[in-house]
Amino acid sequence: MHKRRASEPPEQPTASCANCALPELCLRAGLSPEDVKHLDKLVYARRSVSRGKDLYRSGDPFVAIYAIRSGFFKTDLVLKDGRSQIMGFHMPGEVMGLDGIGAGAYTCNTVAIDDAEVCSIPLSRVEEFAHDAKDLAHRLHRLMSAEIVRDQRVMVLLGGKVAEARLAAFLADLSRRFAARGRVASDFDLPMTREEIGSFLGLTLETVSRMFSKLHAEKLIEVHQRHIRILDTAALERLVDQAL
Amino acid sequence: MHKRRASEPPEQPTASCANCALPELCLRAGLSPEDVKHLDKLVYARRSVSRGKDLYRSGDPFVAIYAIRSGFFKTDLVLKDGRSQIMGFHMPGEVMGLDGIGAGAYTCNTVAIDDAEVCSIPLSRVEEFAHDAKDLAHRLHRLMSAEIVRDQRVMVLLGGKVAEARLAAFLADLSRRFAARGRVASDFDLPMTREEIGSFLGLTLETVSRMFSKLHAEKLIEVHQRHIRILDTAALERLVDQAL
DNA sequence: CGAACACTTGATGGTCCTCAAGTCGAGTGG
DNA sequence: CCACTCGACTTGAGGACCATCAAGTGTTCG
Repeated sequence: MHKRRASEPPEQPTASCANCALPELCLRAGLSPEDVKHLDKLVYARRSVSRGKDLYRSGDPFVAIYAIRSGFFKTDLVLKDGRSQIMGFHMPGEVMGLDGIGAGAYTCNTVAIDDAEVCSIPLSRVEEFAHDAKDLAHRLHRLMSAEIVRDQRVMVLLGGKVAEARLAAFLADLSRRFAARGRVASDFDLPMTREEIGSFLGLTLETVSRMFSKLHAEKLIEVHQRHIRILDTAALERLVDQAL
Repeated sequence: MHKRRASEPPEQPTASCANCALPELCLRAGLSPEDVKHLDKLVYARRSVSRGKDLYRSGDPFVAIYAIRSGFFKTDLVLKDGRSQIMGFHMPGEVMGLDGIGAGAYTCNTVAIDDAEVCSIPLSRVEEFAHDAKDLAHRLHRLMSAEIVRDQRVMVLLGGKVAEARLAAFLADLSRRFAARGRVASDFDLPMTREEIGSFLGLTLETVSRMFSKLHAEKLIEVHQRHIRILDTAALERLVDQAL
């Protein structure tokens, strides 16, 4: 197993939403300092999940939604023939588990692909508090809506015709999400394997590898194993738009 | 243009959630008769949308969510090269527009593919009332969560390898949704064209047609233009599971 | 009855999957 | 420190599947 460089020693979590490092993401965004204090009362537990362990599995009873503080997750579904289909990758600041509200049980397996830490937020308490803090209710709605929109973007990506464009779209999406979290958008390490990317994009790992090489040959990106450097963002975007 | 047989003359809508023909769907499900009365106050307008007209377009400011009373809709996105990618099909009892909450604007075009009628429900009023009617708030959350799960199912479908399995999954999904609405699950008219199915499944209309013929040859279904009769549900499901 | 549209079916070629044989990099034990 | 191992990754050859192009049928409606 590839051991990623250990992330910086798990900084003692500040155990409060008020001075969280991810201000404009998560449930907290746009709340008044007052409401953020309320929010603090809702965050019951921080939980560490080490690489390869799962946060919850499909079918587990729904208990809470989770905000990622650090690390990466993948969500996947095991098909009846045993193969696993990856539904998405998730990074710090993103919220997972919203799919579990409807049926009262989670619908995906959620696995850390890097040592990770999450805040667990019991939804029942959120709904209770949302009674008083109207903004919190509204924020929750926006969050869920955003998840729907994100899934739809993935659908477009998967509908995309050629493999090269799918991978380009995948990289562009990752880059955008890194940027939104204040990280460099054009130079990063992929937290997932070629096989996982392939499962997500509906391609084989060989094709993913070939498309990385192709993008490299076309001087759109540099690739060294999992390290990616985007050389020509504009051309990448064009590729996405065009052949999508 | 194919003119579908006119649906039964638009029964005078009862203009009330209390005696709606779609009891267990929509926002109403699981609410007390008390709360249903509240809900009535929220439904501002019923609106007819005739075949080919759109309910809203991508980018329109978000004003309301819509519950379908009758007819079918498709949601699509126009890609930069002008082609349109279909995101989903929607039938009576389903709610559309939840994607618009996050950004304050709709993210898809929503077009009637059959003469249709919808209830328009301004979200701001729902949130207001949800204050008092806790069940309503919870119902809204479940609804949004269900939408996320539905989108995920579509993602799996699109990730499916072979064309035949994708079409089988599409038919099985339609069948299930018809059944959930009290309609026969194994004998129905498709409200959409081959081209629309193709756009949704990431296939060409020719391939869709060929796969219909193949399923027919294998005696899993009967096909006459848009009329579909499912002959062997079990085999269809097996096809979905297996080659997905 | 002719036009327009939806659909079907056939031939051909390109893309991507499969199978197979390597290379590379990190961790391990001698 | 080096050889070894194991997983991740790369690259090649061949073939299946689906897109494309093209022709023709069926149905609806003016």
